[in-house]
Amino acid sequence: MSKVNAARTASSRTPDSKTAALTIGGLAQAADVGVETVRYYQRRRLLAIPRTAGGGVRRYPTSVVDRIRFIKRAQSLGFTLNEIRELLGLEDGGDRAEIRAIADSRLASIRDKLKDLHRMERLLSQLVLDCEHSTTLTRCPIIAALSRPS
Amino acid sequence: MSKVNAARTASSRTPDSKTAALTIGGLAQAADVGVETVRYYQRRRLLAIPRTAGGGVRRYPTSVVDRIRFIKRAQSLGFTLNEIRELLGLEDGGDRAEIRAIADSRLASIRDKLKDLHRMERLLSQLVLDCEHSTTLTRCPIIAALSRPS
DNA sequence: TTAAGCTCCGTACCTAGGTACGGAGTCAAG
DNA sequence: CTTGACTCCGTACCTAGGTACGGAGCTTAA
Repeated sequence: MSKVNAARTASSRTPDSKTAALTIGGLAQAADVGVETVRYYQRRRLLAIPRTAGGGVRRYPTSVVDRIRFIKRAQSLGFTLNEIRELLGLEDGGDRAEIRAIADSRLASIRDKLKDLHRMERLLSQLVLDCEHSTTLTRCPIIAALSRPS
Repeated sequence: MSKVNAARTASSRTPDSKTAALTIGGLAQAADVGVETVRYYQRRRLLAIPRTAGGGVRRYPTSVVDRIRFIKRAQSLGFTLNEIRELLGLEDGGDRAEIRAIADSRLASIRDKLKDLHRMERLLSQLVLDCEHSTTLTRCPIIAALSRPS
């Protein structure tokens, strides 16, 4: 229930720390994802797994919150987690050409998918129109179209 | 190797039969899908599993080839296997309204996806342009955009 | 100090649409 | 009658992006 507590606890534990260290629960809450998602990103190597400092519980700097938000924004633009891992690797390297190459390739696949969907939309909307204006004496044009060879 | 033989064998076994019965291999080859795909469609209840006629090997009427082609054409219009199973159930029932409802809902989700992709395309292509025309003195605009809150 | 609530970690499960594998049975030709 | 190809069936595996579970250990407030 109290992930809030976990987060508060973590920062109150080192109130003087510049980068207040979060537990995984606090991190997840701050970044608005589930704990399991954080672990998943760790497995996918988008996030590092910090070493434990003596105790058995790992602590995360607040900068990781921004990193997760970066991931989420990139996802909303359609980047895959693999692409995002690459982007994160280049983030501060400043290799514009490579960053642009990833974005270009993403753009290309978005445009491919747009073409596909436009074609489907055109075909299917026509079939629905045909069906609406057809008599019940003939076969349903949608079924007929799907039954016709190629 | 010789799925061709399997198909030939199956039809030569009953050369006088109206609906030459195919083995699963012959069926798969005629419909241009893998044997495993046929079994998968059976598990998903898009295809019936015929009862064995005495022996241990099941035989399929050639009409199943058309049914698989129907499935493939519907898939190419973006229908899911669940939707296709519904369409197949309605295929000869002639319930136009229900068929149209499935096609309409499919059309709606295509249009939703088109909107998403258009938005992504617009944003991402602008970012790539910005990146191309930016100086190396500033941060890469693509990374900057992903790093900016919301 | 004890109970609640986390964390850690591995593993299984989910959707969608298949692909791959392996042992046992069957079938047709030589 | 044997050999080779195929079928049958269950099960595991794959991509993508997570979600869910469960036992054991840690942490913290009362």
